[in-house]
Amino acid sequence: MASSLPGNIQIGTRASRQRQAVLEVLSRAKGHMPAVDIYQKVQKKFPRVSLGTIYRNLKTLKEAGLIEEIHLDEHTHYYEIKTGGEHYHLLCLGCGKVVEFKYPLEYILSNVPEASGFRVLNTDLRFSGYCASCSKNEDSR
Amino acid sequence: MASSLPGNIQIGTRASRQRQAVLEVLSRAKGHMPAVDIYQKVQKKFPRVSLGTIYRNLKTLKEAGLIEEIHLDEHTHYYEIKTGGEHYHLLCLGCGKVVEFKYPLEYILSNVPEASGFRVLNTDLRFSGYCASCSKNEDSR
DNA sequence: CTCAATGCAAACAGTTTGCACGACG
DNA sequence: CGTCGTGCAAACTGTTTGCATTGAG
Repeated sequence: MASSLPGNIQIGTRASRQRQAVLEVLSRAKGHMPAVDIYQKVQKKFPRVSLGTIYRNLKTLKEAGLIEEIHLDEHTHYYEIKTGGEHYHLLCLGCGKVVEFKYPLEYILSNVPEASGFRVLNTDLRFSGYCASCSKNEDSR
Repeated sequence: MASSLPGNIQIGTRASRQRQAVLEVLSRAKGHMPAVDIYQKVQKKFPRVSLGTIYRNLKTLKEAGLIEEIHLDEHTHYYEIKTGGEHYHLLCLGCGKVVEFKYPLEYILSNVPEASGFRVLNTDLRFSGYCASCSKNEDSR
């Protein structure tokens, strides 16, 4: 498929029901989801849908800039609806809970000399560790 | 950390040559490397070494806290020697160049209300975009 | 001598892709 | 109708694992 320029996406023109379903699942979830979860949700509506289709649509939607792909752990890709404001993730290694938070990183960027001249398009910040309750349990050993 | 640098590793009880080789390759590289690259380097010294061994050692070394696993792109795991000070990555989407930089993130952390009570062990910050020279080429479209 | 670590190959999970058919515009 | 998108299955990639063997301590 010839790569289309940003803005020249045909999401509006030929929107299959499956593609809409993927987008709907993601927007309902209002958080990150792995492809398999999306697959299972979409399957409820379209039992014959295939994982391949899910991946293809995720790719399309990602290229269209509608969704975002993040990697919280190293096995899986997670996807989420691209909201206006960027947010980052706080990941608990104990219970796997993921908390989202916002923070303006422009300041940091301007204080990183190595980044001068760099046109930054994407920012990824993640803290991982143990949440309050998991910390307690960890303490007891 | 109490562990010493390559040449005298103290992880479990046994330090195999292959394990030392992995560590040595990584410390020589003084940067991140994918497992396959490490594999190929180690292979020069131990032609019969297997990828499985590399992965097993990377896992062991990671658990021992000697090396770190980072994900710059979504396909591969990259590994690097854990230095004293944490650093982050500036990734050029054009030429693939990776620049490392340091920045104290404690301040940010203390300003993220969601993180209160959280015991943060690891921090990951990445900026991606186009470096100065790649930006120029991009401009011409 | 013992047991951790190895080599090898087969198994895995997540993701991608080729093909013929179906459906969107 | 012409394509784009789909379902299906098979291929691929990076990583893990079972098993018999080796070798460090």
